[in-house]
Amino acid sequence: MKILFMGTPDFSVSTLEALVASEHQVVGVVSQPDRPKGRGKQLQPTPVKEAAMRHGLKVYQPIKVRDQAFLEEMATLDFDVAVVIAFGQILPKSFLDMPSYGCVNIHASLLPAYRGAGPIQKAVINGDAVTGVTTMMMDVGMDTGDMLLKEEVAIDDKETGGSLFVKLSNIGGPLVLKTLAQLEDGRLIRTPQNDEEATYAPMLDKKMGNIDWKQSAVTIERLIRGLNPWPSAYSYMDGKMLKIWSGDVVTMPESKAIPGTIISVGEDYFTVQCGEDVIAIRELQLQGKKRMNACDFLRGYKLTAGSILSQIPNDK
RNA sequence: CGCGGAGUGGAGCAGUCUGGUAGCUCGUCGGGCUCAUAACCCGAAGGUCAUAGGUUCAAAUCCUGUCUCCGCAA
Repeated sequence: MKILFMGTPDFSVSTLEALVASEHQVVGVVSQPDRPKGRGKQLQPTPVKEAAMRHGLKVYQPIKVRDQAFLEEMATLDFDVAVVIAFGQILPKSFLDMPSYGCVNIHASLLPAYRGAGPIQKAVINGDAVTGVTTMMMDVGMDTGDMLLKEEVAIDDKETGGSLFVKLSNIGGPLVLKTLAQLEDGRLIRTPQNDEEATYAPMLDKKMGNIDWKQSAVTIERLIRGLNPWPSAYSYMDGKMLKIWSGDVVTMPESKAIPGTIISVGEDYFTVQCGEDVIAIRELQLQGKKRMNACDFLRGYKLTAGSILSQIPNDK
């Protein structure tokens, strides 16, 4: 089939690679416009654009898909199906109706759970045992179209947003190839989503990572894992942002200090009081510094039990 | 030129404001103690203080350029 690929971040790349390597023909790639990124506000191409250019594919970067000029350009392009994965823009009906086989979306959750832009991390944060990838026929709603194929993935005890991201992105390619094959045969079964059961995973926001120490240690530890490596969980120590990269829950129901208080300092960890139980910090990063083990951190910074980690920077 | 932090033995830091013998907690190596130890005691090695220039009797420290790393912002 002739495929128009639409995607933007890293997550989309391995699927694009899988399509390029398949018997299908990728006739074009649509990605978000280059945006200023990083220090110095350099204009950076999207990961999908970079990958597309490596393969010599034609790249389109409309500011808005619904702009008439772009829609007209797409109308002249000959493609049978659009494969959309983490593209980042809502597609209007006039576009969805263009390809004869429609637009297939790959979503990183078991729909109808976690519709929206942040399904991977949300599954970790909620402590789910299983998540997965779903392919679906797109309609005008956000992740509301009929489901096609699903593949489940187990979430490990120490799963991070990053590790789950890798697992799911590797599934996307094979699953969409299977979906396309069945779509072409006409033997694909469309299953409508049950809107009653739908849950939502909003786009990740850095503020989500501001640890509320009044939460239970279990909840906080999941948050730390889910937001690792991006956008990361953090707190404040002596007015400086302190990112927490990993920690372990330590069951101490009798410990009832003020949440955020450093309870004890060991050789390669220190524990912080949570609303319920405590958490042993294992890996962290102070503002302006590199990510390091608690072990290294404690050699240079003399922590004392009783200091407090806070949700706001100027509160010591 | 978006804002800010940082580069000091193998690791993490102090010292820089107020120039004047390179320091701390670890690690490594050697020795000792011990039934024994990742514990304790004694000792040693290991640093052109990111880099290039400037000021000075004297620069890790003050001034200027460059490179690299990191946080914010986007």
